[in-house]
Amino acid sequence: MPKTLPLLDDVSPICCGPLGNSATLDLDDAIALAVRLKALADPVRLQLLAYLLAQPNQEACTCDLAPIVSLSEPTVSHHLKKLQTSGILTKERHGMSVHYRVVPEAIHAIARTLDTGTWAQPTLDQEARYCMVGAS
Amino acid sequence: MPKTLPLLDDVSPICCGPLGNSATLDLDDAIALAVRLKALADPVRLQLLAYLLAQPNQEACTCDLAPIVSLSEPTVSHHLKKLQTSGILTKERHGMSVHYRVVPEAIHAIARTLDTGTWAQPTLDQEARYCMVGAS
DNA sequence: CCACCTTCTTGACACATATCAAAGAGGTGG
DNA sequence: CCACCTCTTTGATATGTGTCAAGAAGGTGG
Repeated sequence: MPKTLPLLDDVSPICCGPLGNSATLDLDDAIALAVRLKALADPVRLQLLAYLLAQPNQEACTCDLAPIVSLSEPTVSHHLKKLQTSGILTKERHGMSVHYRVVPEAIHAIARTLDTGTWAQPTLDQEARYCMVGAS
Repeated sequence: MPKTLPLLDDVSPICCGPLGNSATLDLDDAIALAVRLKALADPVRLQLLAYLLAQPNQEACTCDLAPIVSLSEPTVSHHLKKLQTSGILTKERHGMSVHYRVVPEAIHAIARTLDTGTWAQPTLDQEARYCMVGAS
C-alpha cells in the first residue's frame, strides 16, 4: 500500500471553475476500501469464493480448494489468508484440517458501499472485524 | 501496456443462477470480474472517483483531478485510463481539455454482481459497453 | 515417541503496477 | 507558422504480488 497519498489541503480548481463542495474521500477510508476490493480483485480468489459459496455451509478446507483452481497448496493458502485478513472468510480448525467459511455480510457491505456511493468507512469496530490489515 | 486484459470475444455469457447454483466460476468470467475490481481497488482511483461523483455532471478534467490527489498529471492520466478501459469512466475531448465522466451503471453492475453472487459475466454487448479493453 | 497427514511459512523468482521526468501529441489563439 | 496549454506516452525505477519448492508447524493415531 503506497504511503504517498495526498492530503487534501490546498485544492485549487483551475480550468473548470469552482468545483462542487468537497465530498472528497478521506485517505484512510480510501485505503481501507481499496484493501477489501484488492482482496476480491483476483481471478483465483473469485473462483475460490464462488466454490465456497456453492457449498452447503459455505465452507471448505484447503485440501479441497487446491484442486479447484489447479494450484499448489501453499499458493492457495496464501490466497485464503488474504481473503481472511480482509474479513471475507473466517478460519477454523477442525482436527487436522482447516475450514474456511464465507462471511456474506462482508461481501454485502462492500457491494452496498459501492452502490450507494457512500464510500466512507464503517465505524471502527466494524472495521476491526472486516479489515484486519497487518494483523492475524 | 500490459496484455493481461481479457479479450471480449472470449467471454462466455454464462449467467449462473443465484448464489450457489454452480460450484465453479468460469476462468474467463473470473478474469473479467477481477479486471473491473482491480480498477476500483486503488486508493487514488477511489478518491478520483469520489471526487467525480461529487461533481454536478459527475465529470472533471485531468488538470482538476491531479491536485485532488497531489500526484503528477502523467500518473493521474494513468489512473484515469485504467478506470476508462474498465468502463467505469468515459472520456471526451472539449477543446484543449479532456472530460472524464462516471458511468454509474458500471459501478452498479459490479455491486450487483457481488451482492447476488451471480459472478458470471453480463452478456457480450453489455460487456462491450462496460469493458472496452483494447479499444479507445 | 514416531510416522503420518494437513496446513502454513520462508525464500526465490517472475511479472505487474505506481510513480515521476522528459518528450510527444492534440488543440487554441495570436 | 509559432508560442502555449492540456493531456498522454515513453523510459526508468521501486515496490507489490502470484507462484512454487522446500521445510517447518500443528494435530492424529499407533
